Amino acid sequence: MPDTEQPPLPPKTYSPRDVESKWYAIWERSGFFHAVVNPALPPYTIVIPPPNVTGVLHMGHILNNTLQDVLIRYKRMTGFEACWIPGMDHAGIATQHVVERSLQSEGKTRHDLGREKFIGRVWEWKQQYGGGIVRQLRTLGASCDWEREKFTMDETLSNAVREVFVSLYEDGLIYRGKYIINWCPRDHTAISDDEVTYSEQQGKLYYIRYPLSGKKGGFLTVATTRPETMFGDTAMAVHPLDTRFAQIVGQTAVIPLAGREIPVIADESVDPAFGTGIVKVTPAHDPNDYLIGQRHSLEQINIFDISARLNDNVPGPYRGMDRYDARERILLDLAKAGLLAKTADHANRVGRCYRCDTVIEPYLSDQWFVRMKPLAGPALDVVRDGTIRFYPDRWTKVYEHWMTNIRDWCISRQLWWGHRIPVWYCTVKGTDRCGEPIVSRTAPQACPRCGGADLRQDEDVLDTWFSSWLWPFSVHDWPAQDRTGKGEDLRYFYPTDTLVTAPDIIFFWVARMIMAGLKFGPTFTGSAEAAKNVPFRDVYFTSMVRDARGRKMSKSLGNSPEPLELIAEYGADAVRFTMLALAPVGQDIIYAKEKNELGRNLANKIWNAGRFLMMNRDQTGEAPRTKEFNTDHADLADRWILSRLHSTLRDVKESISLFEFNRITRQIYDFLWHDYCDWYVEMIKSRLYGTEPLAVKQAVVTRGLDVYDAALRLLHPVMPFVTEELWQSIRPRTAGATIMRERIPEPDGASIDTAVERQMAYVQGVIEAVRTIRGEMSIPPSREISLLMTAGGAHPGEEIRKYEGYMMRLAKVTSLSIIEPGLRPPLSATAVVEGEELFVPLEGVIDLDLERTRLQREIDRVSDMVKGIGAKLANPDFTGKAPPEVVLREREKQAAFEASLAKLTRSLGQLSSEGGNSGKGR
RNA sequence: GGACGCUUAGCUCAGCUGGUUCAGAGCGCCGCCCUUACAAGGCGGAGGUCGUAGGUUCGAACCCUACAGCGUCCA
Repeated sequence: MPDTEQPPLPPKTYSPRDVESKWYAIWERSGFFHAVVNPALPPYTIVIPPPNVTGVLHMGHILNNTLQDVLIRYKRMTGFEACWIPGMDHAGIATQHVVERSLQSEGKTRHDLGREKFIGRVWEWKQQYGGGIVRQLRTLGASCDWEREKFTMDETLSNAVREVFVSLYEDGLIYRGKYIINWCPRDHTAISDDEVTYSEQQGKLYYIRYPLSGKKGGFLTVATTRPETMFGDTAMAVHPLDTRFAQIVGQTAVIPLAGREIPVIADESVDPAFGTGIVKVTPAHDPNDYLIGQRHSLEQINIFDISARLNDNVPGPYRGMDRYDARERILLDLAKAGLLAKTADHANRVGRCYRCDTVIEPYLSDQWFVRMKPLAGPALDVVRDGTIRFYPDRWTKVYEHWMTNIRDWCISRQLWWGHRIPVWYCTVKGTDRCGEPIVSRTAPQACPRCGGADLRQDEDVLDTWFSSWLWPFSVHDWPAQDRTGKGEDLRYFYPTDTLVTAPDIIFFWVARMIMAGLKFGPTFTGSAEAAKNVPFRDVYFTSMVRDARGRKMSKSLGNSPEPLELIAEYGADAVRFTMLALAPVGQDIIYAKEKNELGRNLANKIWNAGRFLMMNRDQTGEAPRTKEFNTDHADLADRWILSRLHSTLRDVKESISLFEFNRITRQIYDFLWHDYCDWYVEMIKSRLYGTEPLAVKQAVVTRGLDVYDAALRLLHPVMPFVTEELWQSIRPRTAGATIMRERIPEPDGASIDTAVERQMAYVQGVIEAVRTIRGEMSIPPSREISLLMTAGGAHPGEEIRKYEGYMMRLAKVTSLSIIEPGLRPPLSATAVVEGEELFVPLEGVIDLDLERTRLQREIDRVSDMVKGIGAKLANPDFTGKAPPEVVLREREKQAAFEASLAKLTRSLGQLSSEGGNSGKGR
């Protein structure tokens, strides 16, 4: 036995910090994350949901990116060319905000700088501070192909945006018009319907009297939540069938405080039950009123400026007031004039800007829109027919509902940071000349109609999502020929396979990517087939991460742990494992930082299992390796652990394919901790520490390492760092080898042996029964006990003799004898396992009363089972209608329970006749 | 108001197609142990009439209906 020059053992406690930074640097430097067009392997591609360039890593990112990395790493290790394309989003509003704030501290606004200089500042900011998040993803261990990192404002992606805009315009799918849109008075820009978040709010309903023209003392009372818009009223409306108001239709009323006359009209959209049944109509400031206005050709009077202050279309005293100040003032003035009839509490829904939380103002303005109906149809089909599958499936319904009620997409934003709309207007001295806009992929030199060179580009930029929806193919430089120069990347890596994203952007992003893929895919796939053009095949919608009290994690609540601190404290592996373990399919995650101990403890556990193997490897050396799993001198435990390994490989494979991430962790955890560490390692100690020949010990060590090595590979996608560290340590590896480029073994059905597992279950049952006796009798491990047991049909004496070493070692008994059935050593504790009786003589060791109580409890339990099954079997309906094999099984169970019960009862009787509380030795 | 989801041990969750000792795991709790990989550990134990009320079925944590509570989305 080589006993000299043993290398120092690793420390008892695993510390992730150095290990993690070391390996990530090596992986990245070695190009292990990079994927190339590889005709020998099928591709597996994921595009990252591009985080905002302003973003910092939060718990949602941890979840989302851990899931993606698990998929990518698993596929990379199971025969795919796995490519995970990272990148960032330019986040128009958010980024502009950040830079404007920093200007503010210099006392400047963006207008002081001018457009060009401002954009320069944004780029400077991006170079300096932007994208912290991609550095943080490295800390998490994300195996992104950084060579392919993209930014939505990159030149190539901007080209894609222009190409798509122009091409949609040419197809008549983009138009410009004056419509009511959602206006953010703070950001001074339109936002799309989906960017408004609604919340219930306790407000007031104001009843206001509008004097009827020409009739002294006559009033019409309307109920409104927004009195400040009254100066924009151009009608009052009632329901056409509302008999209460039939006579007033066609009359005229006067807007209080303004004196302007407006007609009373009838429109079906009025709810007679709301308020008084009469409503005011403000076409320029309410989406419904806008539609009423369209139907009745009403004038649209805009009374707000871009900050939602009242403009010159209102009476003098109110001009320049903020909308809420104006409301107070108007109410006051109305009350003074006796025109405020009453005020009632009223809950209403308020829309807010999802970026800055300012209350949205419905606002009439010129904007660009995408016609969605023609794009939505095909995109709906591919989800309905299963070309694209959603996990969990219920999101399909949400998607269908939205897609069938889709509205046009407002894509223009009154910002400077973003892709400027590729539209020019031919002007003379700043006023329109030719009328028709010039829509062009490149900046035009002259007007194609009149030749005029005085062209002005549209001031607006495009919605950030207008670049995000192209992401799955714009990352490959489309419409150019990608980094290969031949379009090979696009053909090989597109469509992507899986999209992992949060469900709150199903409309913003997921739906629109599907539309864009179907619309523009044919230009590079060369196929009209939907399956070839969809941007992805499976969409996994992640859970939402909540705090321990079930609240959404948010910056303002301050209830979100800082991910980098978590990683520093527990290690990225632990954070990843824990996050995965907590991620049930589509359910919310209740997150508390202490839960990371689950992952940390597992890392430490396998670390120590590794130490154990290395110690023994250094003692005995390994046997020559001829196959993946050594089978020399294999016994029950060996066949069992191989069976369990392959079951686990099979289960994990299935769980991955179904995106059941929390099952993956449970399966691997149970295998490693319970099967491998608790049982297998303890069992092989008998041989390693015994008198077996060296060859046997070497085979045992080698097999132990073989199984462990495979388990490390299986765990690697979840815990990449500690598995790499251990994999490199347990055996010599060639230079440049990495676990992340190794293969996870295919599950081998032939190795899964149910007979072996049953036999092992019996051995475990015996061991556990003895341990229970010891535990419940409080017999310390130092106290020697012996075991006597019967042997019979299912488990004959020779079988027990074969495994008695395991039983003795793991149950800590010093002698094991097989006895004749019916014999019973006096003063013993008893248990029955699979029909065999176990006796642990307790004379001088234990409290017999305690054993009687214990036995009685067991008898009660078993006799409850007997009664339960007895009732079942006595029921002719059951025996008549249940499948015969079920009935048979119940009968067998019954017989077994009855036998156990008889043995236990007899033991109890004998124990009682053996007298009082003799043996208690304390 | 509509749609969807959830409700199982003190806490966080498994429990797939109704029947195998189906009522489980981790944490927490209690007891015994620093046994030569691991106290971030080992062994054992206590703890739940599976939200409520009905129904289907020989049989329900599982299927159906209603209700309650919580949550998300939509109007």
